[in-house]
Amino acid sequence: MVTIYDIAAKAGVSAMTVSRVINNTGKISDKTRTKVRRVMEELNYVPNHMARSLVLQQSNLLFLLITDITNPFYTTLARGAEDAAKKHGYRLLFGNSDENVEKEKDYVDTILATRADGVLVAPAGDPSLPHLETLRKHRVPFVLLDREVPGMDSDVVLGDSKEGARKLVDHLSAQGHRRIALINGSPYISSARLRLEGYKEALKLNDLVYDENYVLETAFEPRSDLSEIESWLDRMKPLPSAIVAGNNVLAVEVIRTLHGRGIQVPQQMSLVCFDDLGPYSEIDPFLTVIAQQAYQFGYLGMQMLVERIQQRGESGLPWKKIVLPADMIIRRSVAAISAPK
Amino acid sequence: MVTIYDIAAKAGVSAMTVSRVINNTGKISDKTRTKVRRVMEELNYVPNHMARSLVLQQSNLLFLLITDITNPFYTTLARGAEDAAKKHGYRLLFGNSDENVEKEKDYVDTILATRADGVLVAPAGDPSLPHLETLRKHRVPFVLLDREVPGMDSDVVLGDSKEGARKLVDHLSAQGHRRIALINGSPYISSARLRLEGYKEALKLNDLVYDENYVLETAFEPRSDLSEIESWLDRMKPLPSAIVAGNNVLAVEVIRTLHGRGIQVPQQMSLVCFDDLGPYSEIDPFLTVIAQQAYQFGYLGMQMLVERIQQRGESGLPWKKIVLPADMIIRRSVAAISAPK
DNA sequence: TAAAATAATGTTACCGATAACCTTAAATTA
DNA sequence: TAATTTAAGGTTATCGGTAACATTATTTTA
Repeated sequence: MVTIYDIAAKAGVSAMTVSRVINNTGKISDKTRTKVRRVMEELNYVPNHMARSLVLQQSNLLFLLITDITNPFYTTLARGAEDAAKKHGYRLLFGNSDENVEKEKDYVDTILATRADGVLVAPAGDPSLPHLETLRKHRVPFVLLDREVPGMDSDVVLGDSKEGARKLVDHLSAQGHRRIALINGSPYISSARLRLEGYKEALKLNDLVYDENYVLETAFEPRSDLSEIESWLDRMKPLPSAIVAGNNVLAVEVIRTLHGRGIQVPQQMSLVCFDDLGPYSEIDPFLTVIAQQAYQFGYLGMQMLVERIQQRGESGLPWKKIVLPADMIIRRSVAAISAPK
Repeated sequence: MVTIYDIAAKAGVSAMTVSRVINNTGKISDKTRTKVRRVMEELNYVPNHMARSLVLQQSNLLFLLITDITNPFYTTLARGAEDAAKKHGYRLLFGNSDENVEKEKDYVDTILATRADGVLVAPAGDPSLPHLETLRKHRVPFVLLDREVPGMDSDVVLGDSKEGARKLVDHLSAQGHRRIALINGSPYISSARLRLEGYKEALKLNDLVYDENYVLETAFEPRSDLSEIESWLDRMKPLPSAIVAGNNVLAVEVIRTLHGRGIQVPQQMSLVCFDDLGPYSEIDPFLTVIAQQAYQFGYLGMQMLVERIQQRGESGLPWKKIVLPADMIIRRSVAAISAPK
């Protein structure tokens, strides 16, 4: 590998002069600058970030930790984070925790060892607390995305989950639905908790009764085994006329399960959910959803992170919380019920 | 930040002894080992990868460069690459070039500066050649995914694009279609070229005539402006009865455009494409596709990369080419045509 | 019992860059 | 013209690790 010493020797100057040319610091004569530049080109010099980071004590590297790389919500979020990072001159690396607290821990270790300047984290859930405490202890700035973790104050970008759930239930109720079920993520995930709360509140406001058999709390990520959903469907007697899914993945799996039983959406079962399906909802604008502004989660989160990093030391800055609105897109997955049963 | 020197001082040993404990090298008495370990825990020591990489001249970091992070083909591929990297003890970072040769160049620079041990690249296209030459010149091992680049020999994982195109056309022909159009990626992308070739060959074998007005060569990635597709549709007189799309993104955009004109798939227009739509094709198993084994692209590519890295020096190893089969999944986006016109 | 081997640890130099300080010659200023 | 500045560049130490080569005790072997 070519180093600044090779350049220095060939150009007949000191390594420091080469460093000055590279970073445009100090005073350098045009003649020297040109000569050094020429030699750099000639030898295909590429600076060594690691050596640089070691002295500077900062890596110019940021990390984005998401929980499901195959979910369009997170990939769109990633695009937003990427764009914002690039705008501020940072490099961005991605990690994928798979909703798995263990994998998340591995990534946190990697992040610390890499001496990343900051992290954007969509935490796996409340059990992520120790990882966040580790980051805090090592003074790595971070911003939480999509989910809060009780016991840890920080900057955070959230969606308005409670309001979103209310809107979905209100919409179903307005279409005449009286038996509305909820399939949701784990209660150890803040957004799932809020969605459950919103669901309950909206039921009450619409004079519908809450029945815990109508609620399934499971995992937000894709599963190979649908039996949990199957037995939930078996448990509900009578079957609901509509289902609210806590995210897009759950909605898809509900559809798979229903299709397996020959139940059509929306003819025999209405379905709504959180998060859109990415560009593919364009093929067939079918699912009625709360379309969270995924790109903004990433973009705004990254902006907050960069601010934090650049104000390091001035610790006074209070934590910021951004709550993005829950906008409903009405499509065709809800049938109107004429005669209330 | 806590360093091995802090540990060494507190444990009353030398830094080298701490290093030995961390890496499990050399001979260390149990007593010393235990003491050092305890101090490390106490001080929350985290090793500094950068310092380590600097001496060792290897970073244990691999890179995956994809062209469209919102495309399920690539995110699934990423999962495969991630799993294989983890299996071999490497850390993996992702980059997203957006089918953009400029961005790709930026990433290549970052990769070199980061001193990554190797790279998995889905190149933007033939114009990526100089970037690959740069990697080669700096002796960074790489494996190409999904696309070859003329003029650059290397390990590569491809799909059988020609065969896939043939299968799609054969299927359409068998359903009675005589006017089959093709919307494809740029001719500067090897897979697009092969898909065009397969399309032409299959036309000939099925006694169909090739009409260049029926072929649109555009970009594989999502676009905001559909006018190019619009004017292509205008240009085709009469309209084809079926369209082959070079990838999933193009298929989606064709559907959007057709819907804008009130043309239904498959009633008024049949449509098939390369690459599945991820989990969301489960909602509505609609599109007939060549479902490439995305996960395998990433997994096998990563295996080849790791082999290359570990055999560094033994340059004799010939380049390997893996061609994954093109399996067709027949669904409902093709209508049978009874009376040939 | 002296010589050789081994276990356990320490010293020094270096990876590639940069900050902080130092030197020299030319240009300003008084 | 002598005293200061300034421009242009060099020297040295350091970031946090590790390889390679000492250095000691302590065993083992002849």
